[in-house]
Amino acid sequence: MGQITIKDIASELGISYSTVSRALSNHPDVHEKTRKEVVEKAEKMGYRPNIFARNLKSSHSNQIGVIVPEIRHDFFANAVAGIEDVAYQKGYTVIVSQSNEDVAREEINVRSMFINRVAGILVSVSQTTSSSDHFNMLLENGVKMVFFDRIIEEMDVFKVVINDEESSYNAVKYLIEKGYKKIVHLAGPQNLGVCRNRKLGYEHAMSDFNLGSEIKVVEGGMHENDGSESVEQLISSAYMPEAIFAVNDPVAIGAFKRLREMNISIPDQVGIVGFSNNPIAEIVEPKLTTVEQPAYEMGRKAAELLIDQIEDNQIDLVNKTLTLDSHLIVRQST
Amino acid sequence: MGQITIKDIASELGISYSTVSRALSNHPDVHEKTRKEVVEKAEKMGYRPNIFARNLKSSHSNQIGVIVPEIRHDFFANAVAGIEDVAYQKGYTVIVSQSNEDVAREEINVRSMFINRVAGILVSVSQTTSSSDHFNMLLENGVKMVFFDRIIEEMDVFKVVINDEESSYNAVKYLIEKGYKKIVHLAGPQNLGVCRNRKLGYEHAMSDFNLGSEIKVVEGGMHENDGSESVEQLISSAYMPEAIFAVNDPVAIGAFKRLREMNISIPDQVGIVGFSNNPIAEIVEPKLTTVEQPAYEMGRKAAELLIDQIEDNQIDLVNKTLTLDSHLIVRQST
DNA sequence: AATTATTTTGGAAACGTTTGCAGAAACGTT
DNA sequence: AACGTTTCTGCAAACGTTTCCAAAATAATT
Repeated sequence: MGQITIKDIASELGISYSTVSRALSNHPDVHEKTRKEVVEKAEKMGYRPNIFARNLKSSHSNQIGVIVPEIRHDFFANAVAGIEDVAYQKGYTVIVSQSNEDVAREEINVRSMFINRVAGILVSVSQTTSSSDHFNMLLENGVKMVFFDRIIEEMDVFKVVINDEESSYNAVKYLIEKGYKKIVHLAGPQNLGVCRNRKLGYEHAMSDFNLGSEIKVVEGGMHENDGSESVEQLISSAYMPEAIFAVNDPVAIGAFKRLREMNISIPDQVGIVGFSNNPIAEIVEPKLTTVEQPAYEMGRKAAELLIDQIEDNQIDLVNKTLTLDSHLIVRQST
Repeated sequence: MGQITIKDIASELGISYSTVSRALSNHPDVHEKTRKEVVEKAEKMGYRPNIFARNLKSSHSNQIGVIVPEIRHDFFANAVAGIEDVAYQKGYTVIVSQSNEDVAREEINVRSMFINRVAGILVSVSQTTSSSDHFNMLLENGVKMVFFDRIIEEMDVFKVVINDEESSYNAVKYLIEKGYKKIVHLAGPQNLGVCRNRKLGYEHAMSDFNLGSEIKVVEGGMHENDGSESVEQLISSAYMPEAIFAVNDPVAIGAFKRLREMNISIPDQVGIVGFSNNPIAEIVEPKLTTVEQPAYEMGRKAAELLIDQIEDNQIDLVNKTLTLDSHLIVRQST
């Protein structure tokens, strides 16, 4: 016989299986003595509840889905770690999938989570996501949702973010106070909110410190080669910055490497600031000054918000948005 | 009314729900005409099968579990990508969890997958795994299993590996042919098979080329700081190697950085070879010579083997072990 | 001791599928 | 027209829980 069911325990003890069920789920109206007997017997018989039957009855699973652009990015890897820790501790299982920065893939993932009837999902959207139809479909079907870091601003769901604009502002302010004036910003795709905000922070800082005329933005992607290409482009247009503020660390590193290939010394000739504090920031020489993002903590908070929703706990959070602190880590590249 | 069931479709069409069920699962004995009608109506009504009921009936899920030490390691991230691609294409969902190189966590993960009744699991064991009890428990309960890369040799399950010994041998042979003689090996924990094998490859190559007397091994962990420390230790014992062959890329990079801090030039004074071809291998300057591991492909193959087992397909594979090719990528660090 | 209130238990239905078995319908064959 | 085949459909049971409702046992009150 394959598996031990609640009925086996019941007949073994000569009681009804409904009592066994109640005993095992700590229902209040079952005698303490019988409860003990049941629990003991269940233990002894190696009983393991059938999660499918339970799910079928309750019509939802205890799984939460996570959709991130690419798990190998250090930021997301850490966020997922935070999510998993909270989820496990609260009795949920996590299923992770990657969009690879591709909306089509993101839609497939959403769909797959839907048919697997996750209780809720945590999402950081892909670069190419413009429509939010697939997410709305989930919401309409009662699937709870929390966005973190890469959010869709228009959607009325809970969000966990850092203050990208403020962090950028502070990073640029630091550069200015250090004496840099010709500061260029290597921006990311402007359809991503985080990129827009980081650019805004840059622009505001420049304006506020009377460097509005020096504002210069090169828009590109978010990968290393994008950083290299942007620098390439700058130099070939005969523009030599004093400092570079990049939308993220990979782009900063791309710029970094291209400059080095040209024998431009960092930080003496050009200073560089990145964003995210990827491990690589400490590997390059000189080490990269960058903005630290509390990835693990964001994951934790997002998971907590999601589970609170799933369990119908009271959540009070103005604007449904939780903004975490982030700060600049000064190293040798500036 | 929450969700559309097979019965709704049936009553809508005035037929019995068993016919609907058969029509939707392409059972042969249902009239083509009715099948079409059912499928069409299901589509129109937005029917979505209840996976819990299905699982309950069939008593297994369509999920496969993956347990890796740390998903942020590039090797594992790529392997997981390969797994997901195959799984998705065959109609399975993947749930990933990390052991963080900790057996206790690994056991928890195994247990969690078990209670979630995955159809099978794919594992790369943690560094600290010595007992295989938790895996045996799964096997006894009919959960299929495939190991990849970090395997438990004694266990009689399918495995996907590269030939670590041969790859090491070739890497060391390359160093020797390049003229290096005093080649030291920074080895990993010897309870991991892959580490033992890489060390064996090193030793055999040294012996075969009459450098047996030059064999020198420093055993340490598999992280960057382990590489730094091993170099530290070597230098302070007044042993200056001509080349270093590291158990993996992080260790190689750790060594690399420590050497650079001491102003020892690479590759002129000391050559370095790593293992895995992590992206960082291309980021450091000079770029790192390393052994490429076909991570994505290993993931794919492992997933295929697992699904073949789950679906009871015939598998002929001598010794239950699939060994993939890997080769040396020569860059500037040697 | 009889009645009521309270605690504890059992019976049965329900969740949405799949599938063996039997019966109905359609089709040939004589 | 009656029969046997073959093709198709419906009924009912089963998967293992949870939970409502009623019944039984116990305790409290008169």
